[in-house]
This record gives sequence, C-alpha cells and structure tokens, in this order.
Amino acid sequence: MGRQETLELLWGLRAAPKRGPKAAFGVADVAAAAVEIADSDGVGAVSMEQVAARLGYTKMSLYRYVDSKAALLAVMIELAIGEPPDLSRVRGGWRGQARRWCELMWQTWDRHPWVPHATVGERPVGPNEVGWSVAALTTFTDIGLSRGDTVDAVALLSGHLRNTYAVTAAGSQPWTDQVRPDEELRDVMARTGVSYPSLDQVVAGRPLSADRRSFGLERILDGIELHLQREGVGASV
Amino acid sequence: MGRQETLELLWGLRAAPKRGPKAAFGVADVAAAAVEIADSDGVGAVSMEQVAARLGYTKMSLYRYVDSKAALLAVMIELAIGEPPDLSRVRGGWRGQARRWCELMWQTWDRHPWVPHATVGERPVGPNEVGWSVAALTTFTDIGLSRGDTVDAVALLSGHLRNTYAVTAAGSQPWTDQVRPDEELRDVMARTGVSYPSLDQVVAGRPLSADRRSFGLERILDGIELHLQREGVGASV
DNA sequence: AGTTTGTGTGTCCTACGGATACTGTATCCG
DNA sequence: CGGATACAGTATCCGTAGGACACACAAACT
Repeated sequence: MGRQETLELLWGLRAAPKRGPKAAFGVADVAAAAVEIADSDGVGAVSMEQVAARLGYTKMSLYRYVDSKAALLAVMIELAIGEPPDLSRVRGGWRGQARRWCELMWQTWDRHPWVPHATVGERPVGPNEVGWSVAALTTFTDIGLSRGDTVDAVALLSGHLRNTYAVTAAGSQPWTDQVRPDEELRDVMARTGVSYPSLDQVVAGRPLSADRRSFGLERILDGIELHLQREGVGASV
Repeated sequence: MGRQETLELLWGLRAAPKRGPKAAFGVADVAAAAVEIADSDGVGAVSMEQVAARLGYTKMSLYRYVDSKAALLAVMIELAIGEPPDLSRVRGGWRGQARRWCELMWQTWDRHPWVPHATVGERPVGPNEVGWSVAALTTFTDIGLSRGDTVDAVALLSGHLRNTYAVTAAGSQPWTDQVRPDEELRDVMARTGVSYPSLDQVVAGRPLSADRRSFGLERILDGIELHLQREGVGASV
C-alpha cells in the first residue's frame, strides 16, 4: 500500500510464499498485461478491471500481487523501460554517450509512448529506472563537474528529453481528428483580435522543419562543455 | 465539451445570454473556488462536488459554466498564472529577460504549486498562458536565432523550468511523513546488494547545496549564447 | 399575456479503486 | 495421516468520480 511495500516489490525483496496453493499467475503477468493495454489504448485505459480481464481473472485477484494502482504503474514502468544500456563503449566522449543515452531512451519511449508521462513526479523507482539514471550519471562523472553539478546535468538532460518527446512525437497524440489544435488557437485568436508581433513573426512563412529534436540537446551539451572550459578542467572528448 | 468550446470560453467568446434568469454566479467564481481548493489541498482534491460545495451550489450547476472537468482545469490555470509580465524594460539583454521571466514564473508557481503539473501536455490554452509564452518568445526574438530555433529556445527554457520546480520546491511535496524517499531507496538498494560507483561518488560526503536552480538555467543560456556566437550574429547584451 | 430561453436542482448511470469476507487448496507439523 | 496454517482467487459491497437527462422556476422578448 505504501511506498515501502512497492519499493520492496520492485526490487524483488518479497519473500516467496511457502505454503498455500500455487499461484496461477504473478506480478510479471500483471505488468505485461497492463503494459500491453497502455501501449495500445493509452495509460488511461489501464484499470484493474481491464488488466484482470485480459489475464482472465477477477479484478481483486490482482491486489494479491500489486498492492495498489500506484504499484501497478511502478511495475509497468520497470517492465517498459527495461534493462539500462551500457554506454562505456560508446565513442565520442561524454557528449557522444549523452547523445546515445537520449537515442536509446527515445527508442524505448517509441515503444511505450505513455512512459514519459507516467514518470513525472516523486514516486518509488525500481532497479531498471535507477540503472538508466546511473547510466546517465556515469556519463557525466569524472569530466570535471562538481558532485552537485553532475546531478543537475543529468536532471537537465533527462528532463529536457521528456519535455521534447511529448511535443515532437506528435504522431502518438490523439488529435488525429481533422483539426490541428494550433489552427484552432489561431482561429480563436484572430476572432478576438489579439495579435502579437513576435508570434506572427514566428508563425509566418514556411512551416517549420519537423526535426526539432537536436536544438535543445545540443544547446545543453554546449552549455555544459563551456562550463567545463571555464572551470578549467574538462576534456571535451 | 470539446476543445473548441473550451477555447471560446477561455478567450471570452461566449455570447452573454439575453433572456432567462440572472445567473447567481459565473465562470470566475467557479475558477476562483477551484483554485482555492487546489492551492490548499492539491489539484487532486478538486472535484465538481467539492467546488460546488464551496460555492454553495450543486455539482451539476457548474456544468452551466464549464463544459467539463478539463475546461474547469483550463480556467483554473488561466486564473492562477494571471496576466503575463512585460519584460521590455528589464535590463541585462535577452539573458536578463530570460532570467526575469523564470523568476516571475517561479513566483507564480509558488503561489499555485499545482500549476506546473497541470500544464503538461497538449490542451486548450487561454490568453494568459499565451501571453506568458509570447513574453518568452519576444525575449528570444531578433537576437540572431532562426524562427525554428526561437521556438525551440522557448520550449527548452520553459520546459526546464517546470522540470526543476517540482524537484527544487520540495517543500510543497507531500512526503512530510517522517521518512525521506531517497533514504528509503538507499535502504532498499543496500538490502539488495546493488551498488553503483558513480552513484556512491555523488551521494558520498556532505549533503548537496539546496540551491540547485541556477545550474541548468545558466547552462541553457550559455548554450544559446554560444550558438549565437557561432552563427556570427548574436549581440550578447 | 404567453412563449422563449435560460438557471439551478434532483435523479440516475457508469467506471473506478479498494476493503472485507469467503471458499478452496497446498504445505507443514504433530 | 490429519488437522492447523497460510495462501489463492472470488463475490459482494462501498465511496467517489464525471457526467447525461429531465425537471421546476425565473427573466426577457413578442
């Protein structure tokens, strides 16, 4: 029910029962079923009833394995993101590793588009998620950053990545229904007579390039590199 | 019910009724009551019933003014963030203006800590929110960025700000209950025998400084400035 | 006047997360 | 070997949610 129990579940610290009937299924099955639902119908479609129905059992049987909906979400995330990558052999220095980390995370999200949304905020994290964070952390270790700045660099990078995903991977957005939301907004703004020069300037002309992924990332990496140079320590490669 | 109606509500395009009884209250009252609830008990405590109870009316009467819960959320956000600032007289060039924009946004969020969480994802936006975006957009206009990069810079900045808020403003987090979550995690990891060098390295020693706001922001601004210099256009001040 | 249009209420429905009590089953201990 | 024990899956019930619908009443226009 609490964070404690969920954490123990995530980290495999639950003692296996010795007596009683054999379990017909387990946490892994629950998580798998839930992830399938989330992948196809969105995370909003994941309910205890739906998951149980997919497994062929009743809703309440799930509570034998996942103490709560929050715990279910947690094991879903663990299953979805999977084992963290090993970046130690990636070439291109810390910049190359950071880029690779983003690529891999992105690919994972492409398979499970609900994950970036589900991983906001404070919550119990499992070994896979910690592993991913550590992979990023290792990338920024021993390049000349202070301890605090290292943590901040990881937060900066991963946060940016999550922000960009929802916007850029617009294909997974549910507004396939004829009207684009920015068009609607433009129409309404025109009707109210509101106009902003800087906005018009941006909107005018040819539509913007679809590849809007690299700018933010490269700016962040540039900023970190510049910081290293100013601190007088960093070896860029 | 749809985005269209919500947009018209937000932008004041609803025609005022000519006949019928006088309305005992209005959208403004609904939004105000809802914001009060969210401020004190969190956005999760905002339900139609609760808002109606605070106003002294029944739940269903609210639907006369806000087509849905999503629309209620939208007007709440508009009320909470308020009128956008005018940064044109802020000194320090675009960097100073960007910093100021972040400060002001941060202050707003301190008054309404649920806002950063509520403003993720695609949704109908009102004039205040557009105004805030435009203020940031104007800051990055005519400093040497391409149209696309200008938009990306705003997204980078505002996204980073929202990411940092939830982490840094931990005072508003609901884990006042004796145990700190990172302690719990450390304990569980110790019990499983898992250990990561780069993680240990960061955790070891004195606790990190509480001021973790500036690093990411300054790295982003540095990255943008470096980009301007490389493009050969930017006037830094 | 009466019609039209709008306001706030009461009732009902569906879906959700979850508590509790129960029946049945596998294992351990005497 | 047989009862006690611990566990598995089910059935029932509850509170809270968002929201549809139909009503009784009130103000304005004709």
